[in-house]
Amino acid sequence: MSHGIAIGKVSVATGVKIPTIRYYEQIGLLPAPPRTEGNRRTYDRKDAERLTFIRHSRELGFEIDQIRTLLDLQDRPDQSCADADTIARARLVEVKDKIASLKALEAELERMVEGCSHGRVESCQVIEILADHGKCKHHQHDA
Amino acid sequence: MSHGIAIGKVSVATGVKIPTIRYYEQIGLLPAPPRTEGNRRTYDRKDAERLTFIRHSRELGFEIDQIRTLLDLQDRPDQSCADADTIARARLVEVKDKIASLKALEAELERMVEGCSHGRVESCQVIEILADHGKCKHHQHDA
DNA sequence: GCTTGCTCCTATAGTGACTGGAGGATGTAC
DNA sequence: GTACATCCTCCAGTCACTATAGGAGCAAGC
Repeated sequence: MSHGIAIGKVSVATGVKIPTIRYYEQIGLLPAPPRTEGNRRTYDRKDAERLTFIRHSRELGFEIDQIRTLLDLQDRPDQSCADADTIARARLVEVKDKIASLKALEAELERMVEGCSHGRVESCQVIEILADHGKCKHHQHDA
Repeated sequence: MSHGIAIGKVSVATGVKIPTIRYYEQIGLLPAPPRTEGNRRTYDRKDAERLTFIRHSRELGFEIDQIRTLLDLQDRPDQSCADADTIARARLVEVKDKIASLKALEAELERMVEGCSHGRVESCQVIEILADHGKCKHHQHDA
């Protein structure tokens, strides 16, 4: 096999861990590559690119199923990119929501630690705010 | 049974789903309550308060093990609240980091959807940015 | 040729924090 | 008395991996 890339090399090149690469193959996100005589996976440059695409998508918080759709789109360049646009926009909304939610948490946590007088638990704002939901304005959070 | 609260009532009162309440009992976060003759769990006001504490802590993103520590502290009001303070501060740092990370994602997603010309996938910024990691400045993310 | 040590293989189980379903018992309202 | 809501236990599933066990392949040095 002159120029097949071993899984370890692909892993380093793409930043995707070896078990994760095998996992992606298992769930059909990455095609099963040919094997050497010794039964080892041999990848090519296209596989590495696909993995980079996947990793980057995961970093952006897209779910595996969404990535499946995005990869399908990438494979058919003549199609409309409306689906990709929809997925990205939906993710953007999610991210904005999450930021807003986390900012609320941040404010409440700040109130907690600022209120801590470093004394006994008895008079601790941290414990007290956690115990009494009425003392805060925070209402919902999802991760 | 005059004043035991049924699991369904506690669930509604605290906003914690019934299977989740049973799960918390199973992992030892909530003490196993007494049962009626018909083998049904009966809770009291203190249990409901404990569940509210847990729910609020989860909403703030604390992990179960941290909540265990926080509950232990609550049970011993004469102790120093330094541990609670440490946990809350650590969570605050996490939240701040996450906000920063999500803002980077937000920027990149915005660049993606703004660059989308609503044409073919061929020329779609969304797909292109995902494929080519060099086209973005984003580097790490954890959820 | 042989050993050392790295890389790779499969298969299975574990993670966190739940959630869902099956199949059955109990409690309540009409 | 019967319909229906609520509850019970146990077990499997979720997501996206991660870890472990137990072995085989391969490249380099002696």
